[in-house]
Amino acid sequence: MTTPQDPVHERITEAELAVMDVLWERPRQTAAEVCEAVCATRDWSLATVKTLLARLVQKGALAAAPDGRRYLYTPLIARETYVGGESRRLVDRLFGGRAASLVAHLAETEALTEDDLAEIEALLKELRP
Amino acid sequence: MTTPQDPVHERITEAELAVMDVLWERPRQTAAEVCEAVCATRDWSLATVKTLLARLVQKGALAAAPDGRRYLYTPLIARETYVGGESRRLVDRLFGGRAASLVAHLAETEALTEDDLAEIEALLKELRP
DNA sequence: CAAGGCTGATTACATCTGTAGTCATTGCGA
DNA sequence: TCGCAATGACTACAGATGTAATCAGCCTTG
Repeated sequence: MTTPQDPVHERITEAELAVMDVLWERPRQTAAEVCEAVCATRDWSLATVKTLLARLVQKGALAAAPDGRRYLYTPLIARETYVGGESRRLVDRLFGGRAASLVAHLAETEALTEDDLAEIEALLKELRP
Repeated sequence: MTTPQDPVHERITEAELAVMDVLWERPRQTAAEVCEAVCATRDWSLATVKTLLARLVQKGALAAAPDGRRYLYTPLIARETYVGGESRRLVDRLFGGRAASLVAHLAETEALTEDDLAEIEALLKELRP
């Protein structure tokens, strides 16, 4: 299997994300295991999961460690990193890079529940003593 | 031009978004005008812009109002609506639907500047007297 | 009136994505 | 030991996307 080891910069697609999520939850799983987990939600065949795994390895997002005659797949990027990147992309594309605008938007469109607001307030207290 | 008038549910792509942004900024522009504006940033040909405009009309995201023998293009969806939808998608996909988690993440990863924090705090004060 | 330019329509085409089938191999169980 | 099930590699293929060329018609300008 060709393993181009680049620093991930390739984008992870929606379908691929479902696979990543399974492996972030529990690393070092075989294709069959990943399939079992992911096919609970999305109705995919094992073949589909294998394709996605291969593409993710190709993209440098997963490592495939040989284990007998199969592979154990493990994320090469932390979920935090990915999530951070995607959040930043959204903020950049839609809010001119201003994160506060996003929060304002969420608040204004009622996307934030009372609990959310309380949680954020608590967070703020912690961040700015 | 076939104008399928559906309620937009088609996704707007990255390239298309650049076009939408120009028209949100100033509606009722011709293809040439949009091109002039958008080609400042992305190095596209007029042909490309026309394709994107056509696809957006097709998707029901733009209206094409005849003006002589050309069209004036105008957004059919508000920027707010689009932004709201995309934000929600992100929160759902990456934060299990919990908007507060997104804010927490932004805060923890230092994506929020001191100014951002102050702004959010002010917002909160306003929202919960 | 004729030539040229602008306009939308149509077509093109490579790449990416989603979804999967086939094939050769190989290790395991009977 | 022998057949089979599991596994990775390769192939497939339709639809979306990015990027653009070409074409036919019409409006303007000379």
